[in-house]
Amino acid sequence: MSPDAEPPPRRLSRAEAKARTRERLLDAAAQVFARRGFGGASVDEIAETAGYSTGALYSNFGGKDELFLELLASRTGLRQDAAAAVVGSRDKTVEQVQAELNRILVEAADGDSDIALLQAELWLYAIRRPELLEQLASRFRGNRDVLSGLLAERAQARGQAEDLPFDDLATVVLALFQGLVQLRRTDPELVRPELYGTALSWMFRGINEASSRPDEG
Amino acid sequence: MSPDAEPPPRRLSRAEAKARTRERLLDAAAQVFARRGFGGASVDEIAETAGYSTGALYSNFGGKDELFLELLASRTGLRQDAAAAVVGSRDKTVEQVQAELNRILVEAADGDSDIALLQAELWLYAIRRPELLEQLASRFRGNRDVLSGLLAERAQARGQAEDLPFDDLATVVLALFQGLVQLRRTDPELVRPELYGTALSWMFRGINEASSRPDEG
DNA sequence: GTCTATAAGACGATAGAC
DNA sequence: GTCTATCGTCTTATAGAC
Repeated sequence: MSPDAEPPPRRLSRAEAKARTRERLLDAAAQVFARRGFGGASVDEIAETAGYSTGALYSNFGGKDELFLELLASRTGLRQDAAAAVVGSRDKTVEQVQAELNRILVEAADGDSDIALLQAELWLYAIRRPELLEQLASRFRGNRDVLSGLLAERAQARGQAEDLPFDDLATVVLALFQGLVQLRRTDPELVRPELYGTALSWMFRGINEASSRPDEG
Repeated sequence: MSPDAEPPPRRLSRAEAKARTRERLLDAAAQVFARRGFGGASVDEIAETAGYSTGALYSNFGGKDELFLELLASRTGLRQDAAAAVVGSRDKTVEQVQAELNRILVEAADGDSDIALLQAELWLYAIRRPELLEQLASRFRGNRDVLSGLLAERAQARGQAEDLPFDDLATVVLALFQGLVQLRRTDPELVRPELYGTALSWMFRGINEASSRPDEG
């Protein structure tokens, strides 16, 4: 072994340490923003929650706004892998897909991660800043497109009508999710755990009927 | 005319003047809270928007929280009269009802009153205060019950199945409204003006099919 | 890179004049 | 009842030690 052959460092490199700090600060920020709201959260509490001081926070982020911006960029997306696993899988029965969708909704509403609150905060934040609105809109359109594609694939694989308005369907699937999560977060009694899957099955049955027998009912 | 017979006062009585001030302050508060968010709004700006000073505001309300509480109490309800006019009227065709629902959704999303933002703020505010959560939940349940009753009446009047899960249907109708408003507020292109009525017609067709032919599809 | 200490300002709320 | 003036607190952001 030559003297200058270095073993892989056991301690984190400077870049790794900084990246870890950033990650911890972002996690803490998500927590505190969800708990207090954007206006009610203080950078002090965020830094303290992450285990750092405000100075460390300001050396990693431009400030409160930039911190929230990073969250907006990293936590408003559809988990494409998860969506594909749930909706895109061809060998899942309708009942299986329904059950998984219900589980996801209940987790989002009941889970203690308060993801629903953070999403609402991010939405309000972006809506009020014209320069961010298009970014959020683009992200939502992306979510819709991914889901729309998955629905089209699934319909094709199952030999169903291929000329359905998949974009509209995907939009409704996403909107209903958001609405039901907020209602269930307010009062679990309002939204039975099975309601999301049930409502979607009504809708898909209805649209299939509408496309095959447009003049009935 | 006896000397002490007073004509009806042309100027407002003290009670009336105070009530008018309260109303103006509440309207201004709704505006500013919607524009800035609860945390971002200052009582100074609210008072100034209403045309008063902060002293006047504090003589009419306990403070910022109490002001928001009054909004929560007065602006989270379903307009029952409007709901009855739209859904409850027996002589409206399905197409007419759809068109009116679409109009309401587009107004809520596109209107410059920013009612959607205020609703989101009120929801977040109540969710974070355990003592208010039950109040909001009760209000939502009331909305659902009213709508559920109207749907049941309408189904009966039209000779449709009377054993449908009207509570579930009403919940979905409300949730979908909320979700679509937020999506359309983000990007009007995501939600066509006709989508709400269309999606509901899919769903009602589907549930009628499901209740009359449970084992098909 | 992170910490401590602090500057500069905004905020909610109150007191007293009118 | 409303206004003006002000108090004390909490906030974001920065500067300099380590």
